[in-house]
Amino acid sequence: MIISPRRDVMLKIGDFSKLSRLSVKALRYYDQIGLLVPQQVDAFTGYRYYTFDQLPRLHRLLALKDLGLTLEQIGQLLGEELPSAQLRGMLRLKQAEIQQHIQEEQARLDRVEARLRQIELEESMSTATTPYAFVIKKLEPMLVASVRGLIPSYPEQGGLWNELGRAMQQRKAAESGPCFTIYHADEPEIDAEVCEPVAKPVQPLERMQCYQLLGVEQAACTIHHGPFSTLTQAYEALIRWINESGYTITGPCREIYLRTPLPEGSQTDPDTLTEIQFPIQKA
Amino acid sequence: MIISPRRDVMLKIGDFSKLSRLSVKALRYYDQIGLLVPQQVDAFTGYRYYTFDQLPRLHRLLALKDLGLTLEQIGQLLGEELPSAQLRGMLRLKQAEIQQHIQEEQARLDRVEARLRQIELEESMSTATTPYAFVIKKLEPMLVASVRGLIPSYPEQGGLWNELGRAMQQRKAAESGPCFTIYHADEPEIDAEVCEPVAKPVQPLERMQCYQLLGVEQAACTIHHGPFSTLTQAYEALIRWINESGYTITGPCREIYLRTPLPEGSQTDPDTLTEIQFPIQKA
DNA sequence: CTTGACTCTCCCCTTACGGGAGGCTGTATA
DNA sequence: TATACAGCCTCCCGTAAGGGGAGAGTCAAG
Repeated sequence: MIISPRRDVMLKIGDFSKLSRLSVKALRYYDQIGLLVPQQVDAFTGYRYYTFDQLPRLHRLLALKDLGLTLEQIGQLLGEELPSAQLRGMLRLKQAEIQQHIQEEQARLDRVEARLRQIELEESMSTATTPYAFVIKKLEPMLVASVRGLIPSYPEQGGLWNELGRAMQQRKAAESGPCFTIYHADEPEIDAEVCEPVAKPVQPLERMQCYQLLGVEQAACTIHHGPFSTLTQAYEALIRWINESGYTITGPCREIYLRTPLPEGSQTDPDTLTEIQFPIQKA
Repeated sequence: MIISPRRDVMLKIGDFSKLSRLSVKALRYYDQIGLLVPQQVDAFTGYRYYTFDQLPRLHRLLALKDLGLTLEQIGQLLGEELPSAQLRGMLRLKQAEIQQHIQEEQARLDRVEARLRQIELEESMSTATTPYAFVIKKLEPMLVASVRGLIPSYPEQGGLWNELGRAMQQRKAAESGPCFTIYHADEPEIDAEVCEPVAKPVQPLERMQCYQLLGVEQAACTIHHGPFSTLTQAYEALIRWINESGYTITGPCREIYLRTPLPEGSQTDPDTLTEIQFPIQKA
């Protein structure tokens, strides 16, 4: 003996909401996008009436939602009859998606933890080191005019710049962005290449050449604010950060002169802005 | 000798975009929300002009964004001077957030993979098993009137339902939702409790009692569509799913009678809808 | 002078709903 | 039976971080 037949019982949205553990708002939304339309809608009052029959569909819907599918995908799957092949395809896709997502989040977590360690280190040393910001970015290929040569020390690249400047002048070429130096090696002597981005190719002249500088997929960058004499701090911090974040340096470093010192006091002008870029890879 | 002083160079948004690897849209958006306002805006044309001076701030911004902070949080951090304590707090928060996020995604990945295995199993067996949908939901506490007793087999609960029905009638009490049975044990004899949700307390009568049934934090549920005689399929599938998904059953199972058979042919009515609920926990 | 590349503002779009206003409807109680 | 109150309706706005595009104005070079 069954107490109540419970056949063709019309449930109002609130009852159906309690039964399904979904909010009334969500049910109305699913109605609106056609994902779960009430079995009957009163034409005068607009009241939605659901039946128990609709629970299996809603259950399938919830199960798919729980797997992370979007409502649109769920709609496609629920529309078809037994789309097991399609479902499998979507789940595989989702699987790959989630795996990649987890990887990304793990990498982000590593970065956060590295940053936390760095903060604690700074505080324990209580040195008021300038707070550097480290960014990984992609470097696009670009056309440059450059002069490469060996120099005895970092500050002594004036000769190379003079050479490049004269050659550019002679060719009537104009720079199209901030100039920079590439350090190809630093022992036994410093192998430096001073560069100017240019918009159009320039005819080579003596040691000056013009070519398409290759891009870099990932470069660790930081900006140093202060005179050249304090630039080594930035190098040290950036290299430490690269190591602690689990990367390795894979190419020559670039030093971008965003804002260069006034001619007088070129070593000590405090408003100098220099960006350092190291090509890197996940170790 | 420095070729170009590059002092007070005004960059248009496109140049600044190339320099920073951010889209023009993003830069305009950051201007709008006050996160990175161009140094100068032409009052007539509305053109935004940036300077190299703004690169460090943008760099810090990008570094923080890379750690997963929202633009609002970044705005707070960039606004303050050296907010290392605040930054540490936010990062710790973010750390916990990411960890939880990874856990959730991992759990979701497990579910997706379990589902994929299940699909392959079904296909290899090529049995057209009804595709059950499994859902984890919370069961709220509710007031019920019930009769509990030992029965020799599952179908033979009619006596308990009769007893409950008579008692409810005598107390003039009305059900307030679908009735269900709780199976407390199945050996040596089946210990079953037949229940009716009620809106208001009912005076006990003989074996009928009324009490607040405790809620369940997590229950694995599925809906069976078909006569009672095929219900064991649903049980098997649900229990297998629970095991494969890495859960354990932690309490007595409930069988909800969403749509009950017509009195005639109560064992074979194909439109019967029954939900099975097992309290579970992560194993 | 013209052309083409930039830039501007304004508006709508994205996900999966949540909050609330303002107005009916259904039912339980006095 | 009157009324209070819970429940329901539609409509509108908001989310985070921009993307896409329309229509119009601007800049620099040939």
